[in-house]
Amino acid sequence: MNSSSPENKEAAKVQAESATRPSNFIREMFIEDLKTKKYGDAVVQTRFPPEPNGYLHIGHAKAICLDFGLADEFGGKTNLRFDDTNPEKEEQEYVDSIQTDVRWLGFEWERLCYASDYFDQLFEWAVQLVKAGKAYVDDLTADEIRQHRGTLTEPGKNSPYRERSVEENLDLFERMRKGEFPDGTRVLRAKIDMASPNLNMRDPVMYRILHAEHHRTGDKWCIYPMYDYAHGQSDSLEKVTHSMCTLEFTDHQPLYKWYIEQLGIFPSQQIEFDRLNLTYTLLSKRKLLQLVQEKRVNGWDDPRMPTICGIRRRGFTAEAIRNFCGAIGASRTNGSTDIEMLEHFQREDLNKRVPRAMAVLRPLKVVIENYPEGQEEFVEVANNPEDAGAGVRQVPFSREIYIEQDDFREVPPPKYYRLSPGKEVRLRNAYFITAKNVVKDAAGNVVEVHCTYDPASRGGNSPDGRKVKSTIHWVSAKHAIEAEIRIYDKLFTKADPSQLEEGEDFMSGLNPNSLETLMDAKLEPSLASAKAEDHYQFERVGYFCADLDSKPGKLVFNRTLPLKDTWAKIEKKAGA
RNA sequence: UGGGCGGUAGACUAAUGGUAGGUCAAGUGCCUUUGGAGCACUUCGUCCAGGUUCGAAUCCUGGCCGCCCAGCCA
Repeated sequence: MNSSSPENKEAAKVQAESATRPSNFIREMFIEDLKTKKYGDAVVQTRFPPEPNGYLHIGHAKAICLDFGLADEFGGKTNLRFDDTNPEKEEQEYVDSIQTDVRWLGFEWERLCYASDYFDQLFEWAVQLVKAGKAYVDDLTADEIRQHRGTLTEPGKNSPYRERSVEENLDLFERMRKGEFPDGTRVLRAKIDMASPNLNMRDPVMYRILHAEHHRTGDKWCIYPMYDYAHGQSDSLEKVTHSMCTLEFTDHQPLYKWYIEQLGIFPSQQIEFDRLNLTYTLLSKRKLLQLVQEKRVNGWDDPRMPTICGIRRRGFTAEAIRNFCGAIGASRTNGSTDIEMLEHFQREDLNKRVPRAMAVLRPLKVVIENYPEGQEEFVEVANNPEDAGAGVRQVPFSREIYIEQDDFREVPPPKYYRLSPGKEVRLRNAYFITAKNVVKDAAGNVVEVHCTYDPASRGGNSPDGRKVKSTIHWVSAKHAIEAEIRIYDKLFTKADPSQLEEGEDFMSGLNPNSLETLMDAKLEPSLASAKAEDHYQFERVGYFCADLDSKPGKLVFNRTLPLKDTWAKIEKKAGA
């Protein structure tokens, strides 16, 4: 057999990947369960179970990669299931956005499910538990139930309604369903143990009365199951073998099991892993909603938001997010991942895929005195030096160009290699130029730099072998197109925005400079055809993405991330 | 304070009683027509105290520290 056959190459690649990919305790569990045939010959089945009460964020991406990724790895299937048991908070807008985001991340579900699909079955099972003496209708108010629940250190007390007859419970529960009682007047409770040290086992509420319109079942129901009563059974109905959720549900696992055991149904198992925390980022749906409602950001898809739609608009890619999620793994420790880790995977992805272009964000005019007036020419530029297949393009050059204000210093600091009076630099892919003198405005600001060029250095090399210390980017003034550039920075100034001083609001941690809009940018003409969501690297500056607002003739680019900036480090060190 | 779950370099994560390894960050050098990218190298770690063992990050005991739970939210 030919060892370099495509099949073998592929196999070797898979092997290499699995050898380098760190394992995690969940993957180990899958391997073990498959080996011991815990579920017989049944295939691995997982689910991603969002509540449609908000937009998905990068934390959900981790769960999605685990749910879909692991199932995929073991030849299994994943359902997308909306956990829609609370009609007061859930909306169709969210179910739509969630589907868009999951698909954008690159995953396709086996079945689209809703907990509300199971409302009839869930009700039937509740009746079954009532008949078995395992559930009862309680007339206590919410407040009284809380008081009876006890505390962390003291056991609870039984409700006076706990010992109602099966007949009375059945009658009352049926009348709850029919809508005979107002909201909050009665609940159905599981009869477990009011003295349990696990508060979730102190006769948890199964159903509450809610005369609310449900986004899918309309007004069919006025009683709705609680999360605990719905989730495990939904898993069970879908034959979910591995039900991953975050750590805060660990205490719910006994209850998850209790319902399944009482009902004698398919024994799905819950596995908890740590939620993602990212530095300088808030991943609380409630707080994200607040940012949107109080208009501290421009909607859920504001490029500063950690939502999937936000970071997509910012210019992040699904590939990078998946790589990031793979790299951070999953465990049971709560920590906080450096945002640099995410940024690293994003730069890595964009660097190899994305075309380069020249754009001057803060322009400074340069006049090349010895370049003939009225002359124009095109220079050839590689679209992506990392990818020879990306081809080349022609970029216009002329006597007057723009360079970045940062790329000229009248008095250069130590180790500054760019343009300054008397110094020679390379204009990328064009010519060597030497700064001769400057033109200043009344306030003394340099508004123009006059240079000479070396005609023999066309393309960027001098035949005499002369070296220059740096290469700067440029845009021909005559051919430049204009664009709005939105420079995004971290939304919060604090590494942990949820860590607050006494009486402090998380809003106080907002970065006042998280968005800077530049209206004066000069771009090379090839960028005129950029369409929304097109990615570029503006050479020496950063990765940019045409915004959803961008239109031909009125271009808008978002800065996804700046390039790593060694000079900024040198400067910072010198200043410090 | 009752219960649950955890503690491996600055961050994340492996090592499943047998060489503490990887990624990010940080630093140094090389290279460079992006001060980008790449390459090489370096710094830095098993919460503490006992115990079991030829051998402990791993098992046991006791501490310490962190997170979660008292919604008719999920």
